[in-house]
Amino acid sequence: MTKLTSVLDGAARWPVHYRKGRLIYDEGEASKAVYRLDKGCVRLQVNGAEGDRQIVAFLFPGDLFGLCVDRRNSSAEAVTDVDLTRYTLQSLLDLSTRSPEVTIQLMRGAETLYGELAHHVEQIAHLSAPERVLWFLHWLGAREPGRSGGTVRLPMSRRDVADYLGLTQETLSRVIRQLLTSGEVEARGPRMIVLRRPTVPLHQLGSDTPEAALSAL
Amino acid sequence: MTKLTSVLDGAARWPVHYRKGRLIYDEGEASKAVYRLDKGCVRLQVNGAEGDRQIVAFLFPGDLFGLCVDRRNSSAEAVTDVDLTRYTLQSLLDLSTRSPEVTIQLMRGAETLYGELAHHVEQIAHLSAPERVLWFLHWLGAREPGRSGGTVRLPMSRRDVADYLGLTQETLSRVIRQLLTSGEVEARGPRMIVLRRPTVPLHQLGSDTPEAALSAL
DNA sequence: CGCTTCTTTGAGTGCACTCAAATTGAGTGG
DNA sequence: CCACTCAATTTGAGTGCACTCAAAGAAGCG
Repeated sequence: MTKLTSVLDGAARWPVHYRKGRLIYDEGEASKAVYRLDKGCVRLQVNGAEGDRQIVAFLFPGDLFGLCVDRRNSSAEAVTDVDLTRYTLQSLLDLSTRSPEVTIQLMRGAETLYGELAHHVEQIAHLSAPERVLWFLHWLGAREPGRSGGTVRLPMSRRDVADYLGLTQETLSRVIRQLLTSGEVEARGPRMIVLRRPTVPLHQLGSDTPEAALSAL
Repeated sequence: MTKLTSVLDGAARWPVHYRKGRLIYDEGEASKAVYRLDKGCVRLQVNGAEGDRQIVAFLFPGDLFGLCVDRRNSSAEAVTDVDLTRYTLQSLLDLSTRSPEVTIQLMRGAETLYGELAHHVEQIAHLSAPERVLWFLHWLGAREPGRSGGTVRLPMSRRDVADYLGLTQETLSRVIRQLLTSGEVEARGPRMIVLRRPTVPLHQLGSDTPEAALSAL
């Protein structure tokens, strides 16, 4: 939160607010602004053909998004009520002529999203359903740690999680039940999950089986 | 292609060359340069845990890549012998203080890759194997049109295509055979394929329903 | 020409899917 | 506060697609 001041703050900006579920911008729109997420959770998504929706990113406080100069390549929607800082693209570009730091920050924002998405593709293409769910929970836990160790709060719906992991909601539901009954995770209400082991390094999730991960306790 | 990056040519740059199969940069390395592809084909990939490899992008002449300010979030390898122009990151950043155009071009480069990857995820998650292969062939045909209508040249191996589409090479091989016997595509040697109908505009493949897009072929 | 690498083909199986219905939860008004 | 409604989630049953394992065939390369 305190870190939310940046070199970008020399540009024209306003605080804006969106209610849960609202569209922040739509794919194909002209890009006129860049956003920083201050509070809440945002999803970036592409809406496919038959109403299939693929969520390509979940964003949390501190994240920069909407870094496009032409048209939006994805939609942004508020997962929860959100507070944003809206920077005009024009003023950011102007500001970039004053210091390379601005360009660096903009590139870093784009780079972070790209890196996450690249690994996201890798996970979807190569992991089984249970592995994907565990990977997601650990990623979320590392990203937004709960107060007590291993506790993960999920601000988004099951549908959102399924659309992020490339699973159907039915499969996701079954997998979560399986993880609960096998004791790999515990439930603290429908949107709070406790991981058996406090966050595991992400790279282990891809290589080890859930059993191997557990036996490493 | 010269117009796309002409504004960057005020930065320090050299022509460089890589042989087929060579590593241009590796995931995790410090980012010190940005590249423009002048000739040949490059793949961006992330290497998963158990030796799984996910190709996240195929690049063609005119494309800008390696736009990172910190560490490489993916590896880049030469699919064929390639000619590149290598820009030092530092000089590009310095140049960005002279004109917003530089920042715009850098952002546009990043934006293009992100947009393609976002749709790539969507395809992998929601299309069947035959649909993925047809989508890839049409994308490639639109990107690198052969001399005669509908002819697509594949500079990359079957293994590369499989790793791009999230399929095994066996499945890819079977699907291609199926498309050949059903007459949907024709072979002109192992690395040249003729599509039944001349290439469809890319936006139709992404935004329309698969039925609409595929039946339009 | 012999070697390695790439690609194709074969056989069989399991996982995640579709279709369908029950159940829970959230929001609204009496 | 409690029905009521509509959406979200869970559960059930059954099936097909893409996978793994295994081996033959084709193509590149010294």
